[in-house]
Amino acid sequence: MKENYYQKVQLPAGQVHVYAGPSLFQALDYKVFEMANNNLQIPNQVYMSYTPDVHVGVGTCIGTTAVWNTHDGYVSPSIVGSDIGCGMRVHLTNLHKDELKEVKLRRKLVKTIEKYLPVEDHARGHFSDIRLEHVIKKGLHGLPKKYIPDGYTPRKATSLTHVERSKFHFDENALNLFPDRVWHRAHSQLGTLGGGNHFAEIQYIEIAEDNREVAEAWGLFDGQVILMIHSGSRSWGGSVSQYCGSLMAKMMRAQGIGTADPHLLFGALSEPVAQNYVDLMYSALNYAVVNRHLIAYAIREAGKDVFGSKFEMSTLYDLMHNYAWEEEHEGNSYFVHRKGATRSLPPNHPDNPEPYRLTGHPALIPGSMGTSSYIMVGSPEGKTNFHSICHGAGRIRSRSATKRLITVDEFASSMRVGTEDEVVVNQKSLESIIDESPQAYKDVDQIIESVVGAGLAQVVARCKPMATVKGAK
DNA sequence: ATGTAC
Repeated sequence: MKENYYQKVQLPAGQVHVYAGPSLFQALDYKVFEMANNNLQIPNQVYMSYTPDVHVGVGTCIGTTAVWNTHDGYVSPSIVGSDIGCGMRVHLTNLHKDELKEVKLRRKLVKTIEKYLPVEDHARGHFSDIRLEHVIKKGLHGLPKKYIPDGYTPRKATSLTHVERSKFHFDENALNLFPDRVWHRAHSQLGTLGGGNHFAEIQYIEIAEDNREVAEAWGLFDGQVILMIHSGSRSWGGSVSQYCGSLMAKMMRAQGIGTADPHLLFGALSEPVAQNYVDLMYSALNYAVVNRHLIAYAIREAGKDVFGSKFEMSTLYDLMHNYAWEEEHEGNSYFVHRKGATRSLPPNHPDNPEPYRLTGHPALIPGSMGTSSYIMVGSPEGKTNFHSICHGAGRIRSRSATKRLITVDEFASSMRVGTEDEVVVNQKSLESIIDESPQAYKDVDQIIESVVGAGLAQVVARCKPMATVKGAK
């Protein structure tokens, strides 16, 4: 059974481990293997794999897990990608889907969310009282107390404990690299959603019977309304990539190293330039988790406006799919890159945050617009892939090809526009976000089937979209 | 993904 969902592909520069069912594997573009062959030329690499949502990116495919030993490791800003710390967050509400049955009410909710959450291009966030320097250095711990509505007491501190990591330590001298305008822009963007595939979505839950016990331990119930957020480190992460990328390209030229792809940047962790990148990448991870936290904060305010003070929203989990960091696996220290890949730890794994030690933590996997998203949990067998699973559906069409090939009517019918099940979208014109239509993506159900079939993780709940908030240019 | 220049 298992071998149908896993292929070891031998390339001139090394092996790439591909987790995908037969039809997804067959459909892969040969370019993903060209890209793997370039990535495998980075020295000392010990493991590289693709999840079934893999597709071509800049320098590296989205859907890559790439691993080095820490002691002779390399870091690649191209593998991490430019949206450093991009990831997912889910909040549970105390609403049942029947309370949002009326399309009119979903429209009102979306309108109210837009009051608190800026979605226009270049819009400023509503958090100018927050010191950027504090959150850059201390992550969630750098926020004023009023933005941690769950409080700091151990039992209730879900905003700080139900996250992959609430704070990243790094050498703060690295921050001197940036001019004032980088700081100003990042400050004004705190608590904004961004564009592209980023979204905030109101969904409802269907629990998977096989994992009902886990679902209930996490506080899920059938028909529960939840909030799913997908966003990243905005321009701060972009600046880190750009500044550090150009320094690393310069170092590579000086050292005479590289591959066939000039976009593929990397350096030995022992180099000061690489260490500087790691420090600043961590600053962007701090920014990203705070940004998602503030987006949730804004939406909680909107929820209280629409449903009254009885409205409650607790943090299920926040985790990332674009980053690199140190991890221990079976007593050895590794430097693990995940680019469009999600960590999914099994029950009893010591790296689970305390509230999820016994069950494994929730792994949050978004679908494309109008389709299901998933809440997963890792399986012990996932260790063969360093506990990485997919990060979403994965693109099959470029933005330009989607605009050319897909009509607004096709998009609208995928969103069930005009029916009582309509997924209400904030953007008046679907045309402005057609490059995000489900027709641009692989079928997420098939991706999840591959991940489950390969034994990497299990489904805890399927999440059906009810209303989506998107940014657009 | 993002900001910016064309």
